Amino acid sequence: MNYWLMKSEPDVFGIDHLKDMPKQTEHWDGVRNYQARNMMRDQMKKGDLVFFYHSNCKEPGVVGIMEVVKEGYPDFTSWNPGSKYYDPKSTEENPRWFMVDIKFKRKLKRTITLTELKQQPGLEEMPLIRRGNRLSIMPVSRQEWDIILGLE
DNA sequence: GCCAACGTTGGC
DNA sequence: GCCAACGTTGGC
Repeated sequence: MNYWLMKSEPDVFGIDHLKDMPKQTEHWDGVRNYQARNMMRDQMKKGDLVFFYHSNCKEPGVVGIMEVVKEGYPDFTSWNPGSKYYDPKSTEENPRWFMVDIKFKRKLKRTITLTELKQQPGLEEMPLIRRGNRLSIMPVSRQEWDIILGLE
């Protein structure tokens, strides 16, 4: 089993949105970055656990845990001209973008803030805390996962 | 709201 | 195939 971290802006789609979805499940659409796409398409497996990270907000940090419930499949918003994620270069015959389905598991008791993560030994290698890194989906090692959960 | 860092686009 | 210009991300 693998561990991951996915970023989302809480004003757009936060952990409470996910929690309130039918079956507490939603497709993770709108990712338009090739590195992140490749991870969803090729590497994320059913049962993998994922940290939900709130970005671009007052208190950026890890807020909860979710689970991959459906493995990579084409992001249909990419071929819907009415969607803000529309990409004319992506078609049903030759999809360019992929997504996974994720299910809410639980919220952390509190937000583990980016500030704390930066100060925590053992997390130095995470792309998350490197300045200027914009990757919205990233792998988390077992050790990193345990360190972060240990801060809860 | 600012702006640094980065990815993508497109002219040549 | 290079690289400048541009758009986006995301912390602060």
